Amino acid sequence: MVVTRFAPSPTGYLHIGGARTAIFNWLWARHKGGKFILRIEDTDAKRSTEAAMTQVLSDLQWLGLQWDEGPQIGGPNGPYLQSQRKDIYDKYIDQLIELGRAYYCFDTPEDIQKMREAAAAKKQNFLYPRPEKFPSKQDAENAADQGKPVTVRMIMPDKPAVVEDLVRGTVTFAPDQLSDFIIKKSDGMPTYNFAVVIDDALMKVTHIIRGQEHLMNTPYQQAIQDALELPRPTYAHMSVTVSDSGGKLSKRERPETLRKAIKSKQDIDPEALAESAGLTKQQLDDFIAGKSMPDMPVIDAMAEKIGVHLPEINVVDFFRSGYLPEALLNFTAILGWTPAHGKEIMQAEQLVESFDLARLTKSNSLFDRKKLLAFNTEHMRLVLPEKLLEHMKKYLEAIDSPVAQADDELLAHLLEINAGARTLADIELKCRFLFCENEKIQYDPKAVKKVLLKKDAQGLKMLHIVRQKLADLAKLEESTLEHMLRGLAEDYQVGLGKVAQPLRVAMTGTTVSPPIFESIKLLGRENTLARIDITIEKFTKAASDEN
RNA sequence: GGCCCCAUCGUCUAGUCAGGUCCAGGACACCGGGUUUUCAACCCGGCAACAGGGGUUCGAAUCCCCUUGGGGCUACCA
Repeated sequence: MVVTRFAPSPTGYLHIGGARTAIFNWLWARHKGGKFILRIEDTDAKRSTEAAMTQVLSDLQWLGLQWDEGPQIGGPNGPYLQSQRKDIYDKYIDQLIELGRAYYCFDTPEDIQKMREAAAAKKQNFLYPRPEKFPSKQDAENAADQGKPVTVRMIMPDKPAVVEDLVRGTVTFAPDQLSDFIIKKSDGMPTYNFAVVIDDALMKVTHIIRGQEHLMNTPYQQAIQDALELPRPTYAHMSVTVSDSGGKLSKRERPETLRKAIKSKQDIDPEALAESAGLTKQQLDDFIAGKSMPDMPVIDAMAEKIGVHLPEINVVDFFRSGYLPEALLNFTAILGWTPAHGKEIMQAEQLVESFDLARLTKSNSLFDRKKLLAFNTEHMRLVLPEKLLEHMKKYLEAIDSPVAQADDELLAHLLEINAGARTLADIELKCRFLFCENEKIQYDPKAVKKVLLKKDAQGLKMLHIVRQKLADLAKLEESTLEHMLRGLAEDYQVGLGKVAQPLRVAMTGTTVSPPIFESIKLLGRENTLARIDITIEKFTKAASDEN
């Protein structure tokens, strides 16, 4: 049976690169009818947090990547948090020492640093000087008593290491490139390279699909497998997803974009900005100077305050920008993989069905958010209405939108009349006007000028006429509204736009809304008339000034 | 610096392993046009690539070498 795993370290949000790794592993397991395991690599106590782990789990679930074994659901090979598996690792480390394949070391980080620098000065690769005679267990205990750091190093065999990789082919590493490496840290925890090997073996993982950045780790991991006579899984090192700003996608991109935006905008009140994000002025200054890095919610708050769009990096970022998980799943899966049939738009079942590890791309790829948008537009159409409603409700709640007041029936209707929208955010934005108090409409100056005031305030005049007709209309139905407005346009020998746009601005403050007849009906006669009156009153004087 | 990986339109890619069917196909973006009550969607059309140089071969995007470019790794992080 095929067994794959995704093994994130819970040091932050799940970002799109990690998600891609998870997706490929999940796809392969599902394609083969195998098992997908989730394991949390939290051996770095300094950086791992429980909150981050919870976030990662919910991000995976949002994407629809359900695991068969792992946190929350357990399984026969647990525990699934590495921090809870220390005894297991210790057993194997002791075994390696007994076998003479690993040995104790007592160097301080400073000692190592010096050796490294010396090697660099001689332009040599750093190889840890393996001692002639290995320290005994007694030596290790004595050293510990004296307060020396005790670590354990794995011996690297003195022969070329060969990695057979599904994506890269056969890759060979010369022995003088491979140094004895630490498998047990002085805090007693295993290093990543050690823990993965043990866990993958114990959890019977058959296929390791991970980023190319792990290719160099493989010879080390294979050395442990060989020494312990563990089976070698099949490796597939995928290409890396890079950012359009160059280099691999990084969490730093968001704060950096924000920093640049703050610097480039003149009209920002630093005091107000700091306050809106709950920072002191000093903290804000430090951030701008690049000296400190606030938490993500703080970054988000500031971005919203000054109105800049930060590039989405984390899975939650995409959620909060109104993307569908189906679209993100599809698009991410297609980054570095193309199905044999060549069709790009696929839903989960089709992805699973056509996924093939042998068709992974070798070269790195750039995450193109524009193409994601196109995929999202497509999936907005593809997703079942009930599913879309579910996504919308979740989204509205997450961004704390006034549109969340709508009941299911209304919301479903709003979704329907906005077919063709690119994101949930687009729909939310377009429908906000329905949930706004009449007096609190924000008028976009450009819209007002263009639609109402220009050409001798024709728009405003039309509004008077429309108001009268609307008030006289017996019943607000789409058909009667359409008849009325089209008739009006005909009477005055103008296009429908000349009638509809002023109305739209009066109702929404902008030139954008759902289809106009629907919009009027939804807003209702009373509110529509009220907004027309407010608009007329507000801009009549402006119109006379203008002309 | 050392080691490793990669190289087709602006971007993601098909084609490369089994050389001819490829003056290179698709998608996104972009540009032009159409439809239209706004935005979006939709329809039609267009632009656009085998990084460079050597080989091998009757024939190379495909095989080999070099150059250049990009990326990754070089931790008591994962």
